[in-house]
Amino acid sequence: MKQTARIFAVPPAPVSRLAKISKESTRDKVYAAVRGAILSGRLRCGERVKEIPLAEELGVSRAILREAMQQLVHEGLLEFNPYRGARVIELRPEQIDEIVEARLLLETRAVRLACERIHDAQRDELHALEKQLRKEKDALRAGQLDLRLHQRIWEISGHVTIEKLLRQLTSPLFAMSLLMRSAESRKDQEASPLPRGTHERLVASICEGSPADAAREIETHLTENWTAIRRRVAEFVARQEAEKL
Amino acid sequence: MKQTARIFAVPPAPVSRLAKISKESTRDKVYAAVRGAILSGRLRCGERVKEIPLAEELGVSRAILREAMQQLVHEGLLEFNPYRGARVIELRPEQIDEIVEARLLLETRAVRLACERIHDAQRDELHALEKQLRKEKDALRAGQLDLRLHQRIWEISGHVTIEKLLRQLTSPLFAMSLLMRSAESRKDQEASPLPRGTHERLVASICEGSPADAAREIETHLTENWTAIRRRVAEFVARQEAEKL
DNA sequence: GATTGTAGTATTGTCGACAATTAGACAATG
DNA sequence: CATTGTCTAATTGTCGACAATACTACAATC
Repeated sequence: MKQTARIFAVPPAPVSRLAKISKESTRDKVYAAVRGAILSGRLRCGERVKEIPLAEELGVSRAILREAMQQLVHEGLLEFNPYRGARVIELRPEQIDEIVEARLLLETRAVRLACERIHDAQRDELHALEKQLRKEKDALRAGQLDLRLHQRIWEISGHVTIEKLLRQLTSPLFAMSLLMRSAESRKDQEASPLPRGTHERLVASICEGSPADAAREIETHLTENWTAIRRRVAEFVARQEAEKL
Repeated sequence: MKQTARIFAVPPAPVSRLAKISKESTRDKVYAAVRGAILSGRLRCGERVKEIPLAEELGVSRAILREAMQQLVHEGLLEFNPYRGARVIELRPEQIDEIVEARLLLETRAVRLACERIHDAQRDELHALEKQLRKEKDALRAGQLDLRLHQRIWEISGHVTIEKLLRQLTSPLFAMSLLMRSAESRKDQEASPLPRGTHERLVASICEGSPADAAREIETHLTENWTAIRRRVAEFVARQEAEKL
Protein backbone atom coordinates (compact mmCIF):
# COMPACT_ATOMS: atom_id res chain seq x y z
CA MET A 1 0.00 0.00 0.00
CA LYS A 2 1.66 3.15 -1.21
CA GLN A 3 1.22 6.50 0.38
CA THR A 4 2.08 8.69 -2.49
CA ALA A 5 2.21 12.42 -2.15
CA ARG A 6 2.15 12.47 1.61
CA ILE A 7 5.72 13.64 1.60
CA PHE A 8 5.19 16.37 -0.95
CA ALA A 9 4.46 19.67 0.68
CA VAL A 10 1.51 20.13 -1.62
CA PRO A 11 1.25 23.80 -2.59
CA PRO A 12 -2.23 25.25 -2.70
CA ALA A 13 -2.71 24.99 -6.46
CA PRO A 14 -0.68 28.05 -7.45
CA VAL A 15 -3.41 30.09 -9.13
CA SER A 16 -2.55 29.16 -12.67
CA ARG A 17 -2.46 32.21 -14.84
CA LEU A 18 -3.45 31.36 -18.34
CA ALA A 19 0.09 31.32 -19.61
CA LYS A 20 1.41 28.80 -17.15
CA ILE A 21 -0.71 25.73 -17.62
CA SER A 22 2.26 23.40 -17.43
CA LYS A 23 1.26 21.08 -14.62
CA GLU A 24 4.37 20.24 -12.69
CA SER A 25 5.63 16.74 -13.28
CA THR A 26 6.30 14.14 -10.63
CA ARG A 27 9.97 14.66 -11.21
CA ASP A 28 9.70 18.31 -10.31
CA LYS A 29 7.86 17.46 -7.13
CA VAL A 30 10.47 14.89 -6.19
CA TYR A 31 13.20 17.41 -6.99
CA ALA A 32 11.54 19.96 -4.75
CA ALA A 33 11.00 17.42 -1.99
CA VAL A 34 14.60 16.25 -1.88
CA ARG A 35 15.88 19.79 -2.20
CA GLY A 36 13.63 20.80 0.64
CA ALA A 37 14.85 17.89 2.73
CA ILE A 38 18.43 19.08 2.33
CA LEU A 39 17.63 22.75 2.83
CA SER A 40 15.61 22.03 5.95
CA GLY A 41 18.34 19.92 7.48
CA ARG A 42 16.53 16.59 7.29
CA LEU A 43 19.23 15.33 4.95
CA ARG A 44 22.50 16.56 6.38
CA CYS A 45 25.67 17.53 4.57
CA GLY A 46 27.94 14.55 4.00
CA GLU A 47 25.10 12.12 4.50
CA ARG A 48 24.69 9.21 2.15
CA VAL A 49 21.49 9.27 0.13
CA LYS A 50 20.25 5.78 -0.63
CA GLU A 51 17.89 5.47 -3.53
CA ILE A 52 15.62 2.62 -2.50
CA PRO A 53 14.55 3.89 0.93
CA LEU A 54 14.13 7.43 -0.31
CA ALA A 55 12.14 6.36 -3.34
CA GLU A 56 9.84 4.28 -1.15
CA GLU A 57 9.41 7.12 1.29
CA LEU A 58 8.42 9.45 -1.53
CA GLY A 59 6.20 6.82 -3.11
CA VAL A 60 7.89 6.91 -6.50
CA SER A 61 10.13 4.65 -8.50
CA ARG A 62 13.90 4.89 -8.45
CA ALA A 63 14.01 6.06 -12.05
CA ILE A 64 12.16 9.26 -11.23
CA LEU A 65 14.18 9.83 -8.11
CA ARG A 66 17.37 9.43 -10.06
CA GLU A 67 16.29 12.02 -12.60
CA ALA A 68 15.57 14.47 -9.83
CA MET A 69 18.89 13.66 -8.20
CA GLN A 70 20.73 14.47 -11.40
CA GLN A 71 19.30 17.96 -11.24
CA LEU A 72 20.45 18.27 -7.66
CA VAL A 73 23.92 17.19 -8.68
CA HIS A 74 23.99 19.99 -11.20
CA GLU A 75 22.71 22.41 -8.58
CA GLY A 76 25.66 21.49 -6.41
CA LEU A 77 23.70 19.88 -3.60
CA LEU A 78 24.55 16.24 -4.30
CA GLU A 79 27.68 14.34 -5.27
CA PHE A 80 27.60 11.14 -7.29
CA ASN A 81 30.12 8.34 -7.33
CA PRO A 82 29.50 5.44 -9.69
CA TYR A 83 28.26 2.40 -7.81
CA ARG A 84 28.97 4.15 -4.54
CA GLY A 85 25.87 6.23 -4.35
CA ALA A 86 25.10 9.86 -3.76
CA ARG A 87 26.00 12.06 -0.82
CA VAL A 88 24.91 15.51 0.16
CA ILE A 89 27.85 17.79 -0.57
CA GLU A 90 30.22 18.97 2.11
CA LEU A 91 32.01 22.21 1.32
CA ARG A 92 35.61 22.85 2.22
CA PRO A 93 36.53 26.32 3.50
CA GLU A 94 38.16 27.31 0.21
CA GLN A 95 35.03 26.41 -1.66
CA ILE A 96 33.03 28.64 0.63
CA ASP A 97 35.38 31.50 -0.21
CA GLU A 98 34.90 30.88 -3.90
CA ILE A 99 31.14 30.68 -3.74
CA VAL A 100 30.81 33.78 -1.58
CA GLU A 101 33.04 35.70 -3.95
CA ALA A 102 30.96 34.69 -6.95
CA ARG A 103 27.80 35.50 -5.05
CA LEU A 104 29.16 38.92 -4.26
CA LEU A 105 29.87 39.69 -7.89
CA LEU A 106 26.36 38.72 -8.94
CA GLU A 107 24.38 39.86 -5.96
CA THR A 108 25.89 43.32 -6.05
CA ARG A 109 24.51 43.71 -9.54
CA ALA A 110 21.19 42.23 -8.46
CA VAL A 111 20.61 44.71 -5.64
CA ARG A 112 21.57 47.62 -7.89
CA LEU A 113 18.97 46.47 -10.39
CA ALA A 114 16.44 45.95 -7.62
CA CYS A 115 16.94 49.58 -6.59
CA GLU A 116 15.94 50.71 -10.07
CA ARG A 117 13.06 48.35 -10.67
CA ILE A 118 11.29 47.98 -7.35
CA HIS A 119 7.57 48.77 -7.07
CA ASP A 120 5.58 50.00 -4.11
CA ALA A 121 3.93 46.67 -3.41
CA GLN A 122 7.35 45.06 -3.35
CA ARG A 123 8.66 47.70 -0.96
CA ASP A 124 5.94 46.79 1.49
CA GLU A 125 6.71 43.12 1.07
CA LEU A 126 10.41 43.59 1.73
CA HIS A 127 9.72 45.64 4.84
CA ALA A 128 7.31 43.01 6.10
CA LEU A 129 9.83 40.25 5.53
CA GLU A 130 12.56 42.21 7.25
CA LYS A 131 10.34 42.92 10.22
CA GLN A 132 9.42 39.26 10.50
CA LEU A 133 13.07 38.32 10.32
CA ARG A 134 13.99 40.81 13.03
CA LYS A 135 11.47 39.28 15.42
CA GLU A 136 12.37 35.65 14.72
CA LYS A 137 14.29 34.12 17.61
CA ASP A 138 14.74 30.59 16.28
CA ALA A 139 18.02 30.33 14.39
CA LEU A 140 16.82 27.87 11.77
CA ARG A 141 13.71 29.82 10.87
CA ALA A 142 15.70 33.02 10.87
CA GLY A 143 18.08 31.47 8.36
CA GLN A 144 15.20 30.44 6.13
CA LEU A 145 13.69 33.90 6.33
CA ASP A 146 17.04 35.44 5.46
CA LEU A 147 17.15 33.20 2.39
CA ARG A 148 13.62 34.20 1.41
CA LEU A 149 14.48 37.86 1.74
CA HIS A 150 17.47 37.50 -0.54
CA GLN A 151 15.49 35.49 -3.08
CA ARG A 152 12.81 38.13 -3.12
CA ILE A 153 15.40 40.78 -3.87
CA TRP A 154 16.78 38.70 -6.74
CA GLU A 155 13.30 38.39 -8.17
CA ILE A 156 12.74 42.12 -7.89
CA SER A 157 15.95 42.72 -9.82
CA GLY A 158 14.18 41.17 -12.80
CA HIS A 159 17.42 39.58 -13.98
CA VAL A 160 16.37 35.97 -14.43
CA THR A 161 19.81 34.71 -15.34
CA ILE A 162 21.49 36.17 -12.29
CA GLU A 163 18.62 34.94 -10.16
CA LYS A 164 19.15 31.37 -11.31
CA LEU A 165 22.88 31.54 -10.72
CA LEU A 166 22.44 32.99 -7.25
CA ARG A 167 19.93 30.32 -6.33
CA GLN A 168 22.45 27.72 -7.40
CA LEU A 169 25.29 29.30 -5.47
CA THR A 170 23.29 29.79 -2.32
CA SER A 171 21.88 26.28 -1.97
CA PRO A 172 25.11 24.53 -0.97
CA LEU A 173 26.09 27.41 1.28
CA PHE A 174 22.81 27.23 3.12
CA ALA A 175 23.06 23.47 3.54
CA MET A 176 26.49 23.86 5.09
CA SER A 177 25.28 26.57 7.44
CA LEU A 178 22.66 24.11 8.68
CA LEU A 179 25.35 21.53 9.34
CA MET A 180 27.38 24.06 11.30
CA ARG A 181 24.40 25.03 13.35
CA SER A 182 23.63 21.45 14.28
CA ALA A 183 27.25 20.56 14.89
CA GLU A 184 28.08 23.24 17.38
CA SER A 185 27.05 23.64 20.99
CA ARG A 186 23.98 25.57 21.95
CA LYS A 187 26.10 28.19 23.71
CA ASP A 188 27.94 29.07 20.49
CA GLN A 189 24.68 29.41 18.65
CA GLU A 190 23.45 32.04 21.04
CA ALA A 191 26.73 33.87 20.71
CA SER A 192 26.49 34.29 16.94
CA PRO A 193 23.11 35.44 15.74
CA LEU A 194 22.55 36.85 12.29
CA PRO A 195 23.65 40.44 12.02
CA ARG A 196 20.19 41.97 11.98
CA GLY A 197 21.11 45.59 11.47
CA THR A 198 22.48 44.98 7.99
CA HIS A 199 19.17 43.57 6.80
CA GLU A 200 17.37 46.67 7.89
CA ARG A 201 19.82 48.96 6.16
CA LEU A 202 19.88 46.78 3.03
CA VAL A 203 16.12 46.84 2.67
CA ALA A 204 16.04 50.56 3.37
CA SER A 205 18.66 51.28 0.70
CA ILE A 206 16.82 49.26 -1.90
CA CYS A 207 13.46 50.82 -1.08
CA GLU A 208 14.76 54.35 -1.37
CA GLY A 209 16.63 53.39 -4.51
CA SER A 210 20.22 54.03 -3.46
CA PRO A 211 22.28 51.53 -5.46
CA ALA A 212 25.63 52.50 -3.98
CA ASP A 213 24.38 52.09 -0.41
CA ALA A 214 22.63 48.85 -1.23
CA ALA A 215 25.74 47.44 -2.86
CA ARG A 216 27.82 48.37 0.16
CA GLU A 217 25.29 46.80 2.52
CA ILE A 218 25.09 43.53 0.63
CA GLU A 219 28.86 43.32 0.62
CA THR A 220 29.25 43.78 4.36
CA HIS A 221 26.29 41.52 4.99
CA LEU A 222 27.67 38.64 2.94
CA THR A 223 31.21 39.06 4.12
CA GLU A 224 30.40 39.25 7.82
CA ASN A 225 27.94 36.42 7.72
CA TRP A 226 30.08 33.98 5.80
CA THR A 227 33.48 34.62 7.29
CA ALA A 228 31.91 33.51 10.55
CA ILE A 229 30.57 30.36 8.95
CA ARG A 230 33.80 29.78 7.09
CA ARG A 231 35.67 29.80 10.37
CA ARG A 232 33.32 27.25 11.85
CA VAL A 233 33.65 25.04 8.80
CA ALA A 234 37.42 25.22 9.06
CA GLU A 235 37.24 24.18 12.71
CA PHE A 236 34.79 21.46 11.81
CA VAL A 237 36.95 19.83 9.14
CA ALA A 238 40.01 20.16 11.38
CA ARG A 239 38.16 18.30 14.12
CA GLN A 240 37.03 15.73 11.59
CA GLU A 241 40.55 15.18 10.27
CA ALA A 242 41.80 14.78 13.81
CA GLU A 243 39.26 12.05 14.51
CA LYS A 244 40.40 10.15 11.44
CA LEU A 245 43.89 9.61 12.83
CA MET B 1 22.24 -5.72 -33.21
CA LYS B 2 23.28 -2.71 -31.20
CA GLN B 3 26.24 -0.61 -32.04
CA THR B 4 27.01 0.84 -28.69
CA ALA B 5 29.66 3.46 -28.25
CA ARG B 6 30.02 4.23 -31.90
CA ILE B 7 28.54 7.62 -31.29
CA PHE B 8 30.66 8.40 -28.28
CA ALA B 9 33.70 10.36 -29.26
CA VAL B 10 35.84 8.01 -27.20
CA PRO B 11 38.63 10.00 -25.60
CA PRO B 12 42.03 8.31 -25.55
CA ALA B 13 41.83 7.01 -21.99
CA PRO B 14 42.55 10.27 -20.16
CA VAL B 15 45.74 9.28 -18.35
CA SER B 16 44.16 8.52 -15.02
CA ARG B 17 46.11 10.12 -12.25
CA LEU B 18 45.88 8.10 -9.10
CA ALA B 19 43.33 10.39 -7.55
CA LYS B 20 40.86 10.20 -10.38
CA ILE B 21 40.00 6.57 -10.69
CA SER B 22 36.32 7.31 -11.07
CA LYS B 23 35.55 5.65 -14.37
CA GLU B 24 33.01 7.77 -16.11
CA SER B 25 29.55 6.32 -16.16
CA THR B 26 27.44 5.72 -19.21
CA ARG B 27 25.31 8.64 -18.17
CA ASP B 28 28.28 10.98 -18.31
CA LYS B 29 29.18 9.74 -21.75
CA VAL B 30 25.63 10.21 -22.95
CA TYR B 31 25.58 13.66 -21.41
CA ALA B 32 28.78 14.56 -23.21
CA ALA B 33 27.52 13.11 -26.46
CA VAL B 34 24.25 15.04 -26.47
CA ARG B 35 25.97 18.19 -25.30
CA GLY B 36 28.49 17.76 -28.09
CA ALA B 37 25.71 17.23 -30.60
CA ILE B 38 24.17 20.55 -29.61
CA LEU B 39 27.45 22.43 -29.44
CA SER B 40 28.56 21.13 -32.80
CA GLY B 41 25.31 22.08 -34.47
CA ARG B 42 24.06 18.56 -35.14
CA LEU B 43 21.11 19.27 -32.87
CA ARG B 44 19.95 22.77 -33.69
CA CYS B 45 18.37 25.34 -31.44
CA GLY B 46 14.62 24.99 -31.29
CA GLU B 47 14.78 21.44 -32.56
CA ARG B 48 12.70 18.78 -30.90
CA VAL B 49 14.71 16.03 -29.22
CA LYS B 50 12.90 12.70 -29.36
CA GLU B 51 13.97 10.16 -26.82
CA ILE B 52 13.50 6.87 -28.63
CA PRO B 53 15.46 7.62 -31.80
CA LEU B 54 18.23 9.34 -29.90
CA ALA B 55 18.51 6.53 -27.36
CA GLU B 56 18.71 3.97 -30.12
CA GLU B 57 21.30 5.97 -31.97
CA LEU B 58 23.42 6.17 -28.83
CA GLY B 59 22.83 2.52 -28.06
CA VAL B 60 21.46 3.11 -24.56
CA SER B 61 18.10 2.88 -22.86
CA ARG B 62 15.78 5.81 -22.52
CA ALA B 63 16.23 5.91 -18.76
CA ILE B 64 19.89 6.77 -19.06
CA LEU B 65 19.26 9.27 -21.79
CA ARG B 66 16.64 10.97 -19.67
CA GLU B 67 19.03 11.31 -16.76
CA ALA B 68 21.57 12.93 -19.02
CA MET B 69 18.91 15.19 -20.46
CA GLN B 70 17.98 16.41 -16.99
CA GLN B 71 21.52 17.64 -16.57
CA LEU B 72 21.30 19.43 -19.88
CA VAL B 73 18.07 21.08 -18.77
CA HIS B 74 19.86 22.40 -15.75
CA GLU B 75 22.75 23.56 -17.91
CA GLY B 76 20.28 25.58 -19.93
CA LEU B 77 20.68 23.70 -23.19
CA LEU B 78 17.37 21.84 -23.17
CA GLU B 79 13.78 22.71 -22.31
CA PHE B 80 11.29 20.16 -21.03
CA ASN B 81 7.54 20.21 -21.32
CA PRO B 82 5.61 17.39 -19.69
CA TYR B 83 4.38 14.89 -22.28
CA ARG B 84 5.51 17.24 -25.02
CA GLY B 85 9.12 16.35 -25.07
CA ALA B 86 12.36 18.26 -24.97
CA ARG B 87 13.65 20.94 -27.30
CA VAL B 88 17.00 22.58 -27.65
CA ILE B 89 16.63 26.05 -26.17
CA GLU B 90 16.17 29.11 -28.32
CA LEU B 91 17.28 32.36 -26.71
CA ARG B 92 15.46 35.61 -27.11
CA PRO B 93 17.51 38.79 -27.56
CA GLU B 94 16.84 39.96 -24.00
CA GLN B 95 18.10 36.67 -22.65
CA ILE B 96 21.30 37.11 -24.61
CA ASP B 97 21.76 40.50 -22.99
CA GLU B 98 21.29 38.99 -19.56
CA ILE B 99 23.66 36.12 -20.11
CA VAL B 100 26.35 38.31 -21.61
CA GLU B 101 26.06 40.70 -18.69
CA ALA B 102 26.44 37.88 -16.16
CA ARG B 103 29.32 36.48 -18.15
CA LEU B 104 31.00 39.84 -18.09
CA LEU B 105 30.78 40.11 -14.33
CA LEU B 106 32.29 36.67 -13.83
CA GLU B 107 34.73 36.56 -16.70
CA THR B 108 36.28 39.88 -15.74
CA ARG B 109 37.15 38.39 -12.39
CA ALA B 110 38.38 35.22 -14.06
CA VAL B 111 40.86 36.96 -16.35
CA ARG B 112 42.17 39.07 -13.47
CA LEU B 113 42.83 35.89 -11.51
CA ALA B 114 44.38 34.27 -14.55
CA CYS B 115 46.82 37.17 -14.76
CA GLU B 116 48.00 36.44 -11.25
CA ARG B 117 48.13 32.67 -11.41
CA ILE B 118 49.35 31.82 -14.90
CA HIS B 119 52.44 29.64 -15.35
CA ASP B 120 54.94 29.57 -18.16
CA ALA B 121 53.66 26.35 -19.69
CA GLN B 122 50.19 27.86 -19.76
CA ARG B 123 51.49 31.02 -21.41
CA ASP B 124 52.86 28.93 -24.24
CA GLU B 125 49.59 27.06 -24.52
CA LEU B 126 47.54 30.24 -24.72
CA HIS B 127 49.80 31.69 -27.37
CA ALA B 128 49.58 28.48 -29.37
CA LEU B 129 45.80 28.46 -29.16
CA GLU B 130 45.58 32.08 -30.16
CA LYS B 131 47.88 31.51 -33.13
CA GLN B 132 45.80 28.54 -34.25
CA LEU B 133 42.66 30.61 -33.91
CA ARG B 134 44.12 33.45 -35.94
CA LYS B 135 44.92 31.09 -38.81
CA GLU B 136 41.57 29.29 -38.82
CA LYS B 137 39.42 30.33 -41.75
CA ASP B 138 36.39 28.13 -41.15
CA ALA B 139 33.84 30.00 -39.05
CA LEU B 140 32.57 26.97 -37.12
CA ARG B 141 36.00 25.74 -36.15
CA ALA B 142 37.04 29.27 -35.29
CA GLY B 143 34.08 29.51 -32.94
CA GLN B 144 35.03 26.27 -31.25
CA LEU B 145 38.61 27.39 -30.88
CA ASP B 146 37.43 30.67 -29.39
CA LEU B 147 35.42 28.68 -26.87
CA ARG B 148 38.43 26.51 -26.04
CA LEU B 149 40.58 29.56 -25.51
CA HIS B 150 38.11 31.07 -23.10
CA GLN B 151 37.71 27.79 -21.22
CA ARG B 152 41.47 27.49 -20.89
CA ILE B 153 41.61 30.96 -19.35
CA TRP B 154 38.89 30.05 -16.87
CA GLU B 155 40.86 26.99 -15.87
CA ILE B 156 44.00 29.03 -15.43
CA SER B 157 42.13 31.36 -13.12
CA GLY B 158 41.89 28.45 -10.70
CA HIS B 159 38.44 29.57 -9.59
CA VAL B 160 36.43 26.39 -9.99
CA THR B 161 33.11 27.94 -9.04
CA ILE B 162 33.35 30.75 -11.55
CA GLU B 163 34.57 28.28 -14.14
CA LYS B 164 31.46 26.14 -13.70
CA LEU B 165 29.14 29.13 -13.90
CA LEU B 166 30.84 30.45 -17.03
CA ARG B 167 30.64 27.08 -18.70
CA GLN B 168 26.94 27.05 -17.96
CA LEU B 169 26.38 30.55 -19.26
CA THR B 170 28.38 30.04 -22.40
CA SER B 171 26.75 26.81 -23.61
CA PRO B 172 23.41 28.28 -24.64
CA LEU B 173 25.08 31.33 -26.15
CA PHE B 174 27.31 29.18 -28.27
CA ALA B 175 24.41 27.03 -29.44
CA MET B 176 22.54 30.14 -30.55
CA SER B 177 25.56 31.47 -32.38
CA LEU B 178 25.62 28.23 -34.35
CA LEU B 179 21.98 28.68 -35.27
CA MET B 180 22.65 32.20 -36.46
CA ARG B 181 25.56 31.06 -38.55
CA SER B 182 23.52 28.38 -40.27
CA ALA B 183 20.49 30.62 -40.70
CA GLU B 184 22.14 33.45 -42.50
CA SER B 185 23.45 33.67 -46.01
CA ARG B 186 27.02 32.84 -46.82
CA LYS B 187 27.69 36.44 -47.83
CA ASP B 188 26.83 37.72 -44.36
CA GLN B 189 29.10 35.15 -42.78
CA GLU B 190 32.07 36.40 -44.69
CA ALA B 191 31.24 39.92 -43.69
CA SER B 192 31.36 39.29 -39.96
CA PRO B 193 34.33 37.28 -38.83
CA LEU B 194 35.41 37.09 -35.24
CA PRO B 195 37.35 40.15 -34.17
CA ARG B 196 40.73 38.51 -34.10
CA GLY B 197 42.78 41.41 -32.80
CA THR B 198 41.09 41.33 -29.42
CA HIS B 199 42.15 37.74 -28.83
CA GLU B 200 45.76 38.62 -29.42
CA ARG B 201 45.62 41.54 -27.03
CA LEU B 202 43.69 39.53 -24.44
CA VAL B 203 46.21 36.72 -24.41
CA ALA B 204 49.07 39.20 -24.33
CA SER B 205 47.61 41.04 -21.35
CA ILE B 206 47.12 37.84 -19.40
CA CYS B 207 50.57 36.53 -20.19
CA GLU B 208 52.29 39.70 -19.07
CA GLY B 209 50.06 39.82 -16.02
CA SER B 210 48.20 43.09 -16.59
CA PRO B 211 44.80 42.60 -14.96
CA ALA B 212 43.42 46.00 -15.90
CA ASP B 213 44.28 45.56 -19.57
CA ALA B 214 42.99 42.03 -19.61
CA ALA B 215 39.71 43.07 -18.02
CA ARG B 216 39.28 45.82 -20.59
CA GLU B 217 40.03 43.44 -23.43
CA ILE B 218 37.59 40.82 -22.28
CA GLU B 219 34.91 43.45 -21.98
CA THR B 220 35.33 44.81 -25.48
CA HIS B 221 35.70 41.30 -26.83
CA LEU B 222 32.47 40.06 -25.30
CA THR B 223 30.51 43.19 -26.03
CA GLU B 224 31.54 43.48 -29.67
CA ASN B 225 31.09 39.82 -30.40
CA TRP B 226 27.68 39.44 -28.84
CA THR B 227 26.02 42.67 -29.83
CA ALA B 228 26.55 41.46 -33.38
CA ILE B 229 24.97 38.11 -32.60
CA ARG B 230 22.21 39.74 -30.60
CA ARG B 231 21.28 41.82 -33.61
CA ARG B 232 21.12 38.75 -35.81
CA VAL B 233 18.97 36.94 -33.27
CA ALA B 234 16.61 39.89 -33.14
CA GLU B 235 16.31 39.84 -36.92
CA PHE B 236 15.86 36.09 -36.82
CA VAL B 237 12.97 36.10 -34.36
CA ALA B 238 11.38 39.03 -36.21
CA ARG B 239 11.51 37.03 -39.44
CA GLN B 240 10.12 34.04 -37.60
CA GLU B 241 7.24 36.01 -36.11
CA ALA B 242 6.44 37.38 -39.54
CA GLU B 243 6.22 33.89 -40.99
CA LYS B 244 3.79 32.89 -38.30
CA LEU B 245 1.19 35.36 -39.51
C1' DG C 1 -16.89 26.72 -44.47
C1' DA C 2 -15.71 26.81 -39.75
C1' DT C 3 -16.00 24.53 -35.59
C1' DT C 4 -16.39 20.67 -32.73
C1' DG C 5 -16.05 15.80 -31.66
C1' DT C 6 -13.57 11.45 -32.15
C1' DA C 7 -10.62 7.91 -33.27
C1' DG C 8 -5.73 6.32 -33.81
C1' DT C 9 -0.91 6.97 -33.47
C1' DA C 10 3.28 8.69 -31.76
C1' DT C 11 5.71 10.04 -27.77
C1' DT C 12 6.60 10.63 -23.10
C1' DG C 13 5.93 9.13 -17.98
C1' DT C 14 6.45 5.50 -14.77
C1' DC C 15 7.57 1.26 -13.05
C1' DG C 16 9.55 -3.30 -11.56
C1' DA C 17 13.10 -6.65 -12.57
C1' DC C 18 17.66 -8.11 -13.53
C1' DA C 19 22.80 -7.31 -14.14
C1' DA C 20 27.03 -5.11 -12.50
C1' DT C 21 29.79 -3.38 -8.91
C1' DT C 22 31.19 -2.33 -4.35
C1' DA C 23 31.93 -3.02 0.64
C1' DG C 24 32.49 -5.84 4.58
C1' DA C 25 33.14 -10.21 6.90
C1' DC C 26 35.74 -14.04 7.22
C1' DA C 27 39.06 -17.62 6.15
C1' DA C 28 43.62 -18.88 4.28
C1' DT C 29 48.44 -18.00 3.94
C1' DG C 30 53.01 -16.18 4.82
C1' DC D 1 49.91 -10.42 13.24
C1' DA D 2 49.50 -8.55 8.75
C1' DT D 3 48.23 -9.52 4.12
C1' DT D 4 45.67 -11.55 0.63
C1' DG D 5 41.83 -14.01 -1.45
C1' DT D 6 36.94 -15.30 -1.51
C1' DC D 7 32.19 -15.15 -0.51
C1' DT D 8 27.94 -12.74 0.51
C1' DA D 9 24.83 -8.93 1.08
C1' DA D 10 23.67 -4.41 -0.10
C1' DT D 11 23.38 -0.94 -3.48
C1' DT D 12 23.59 1.11 -7.79
C1' DG D 13 23.41 0.77 -13.14
C1' DT D 14 20.68 -0.53 -16.97
C1' DC D 15 16.97 -2.13 -19.40
C1' DG D 16 12.42 -3.33 -21.62
C1' DA D 17 7.48 -3.11 -20.98
C1' DC D 18 3.22 -0.90 -19.95
C1' DA D 19 0.33 3.29 -18.79
C1' DA D 20 -0.77 8.12 -19.54
C1' DT D 21 -0.88 11.94 -22.43
C1' DA D 22 -0.63 14.87 -26.51
C1' DC D 23 -0.79 15.43 -31.52
C1' DT D 24 -3.01 14.45 -36.26
C1' DA D 25 -6.37 13.52 -39.35
C1' DC D 26 -10.80 12.93 -40.40
C1' DA D 27 -15.78 12.80 -39.73
C1' DA D 28 -19.92 15.09 -37.86
C1' DT D 29 -22.48 19.09 -36.86
C1' DC D 30 -24.04 23.76 -37.12
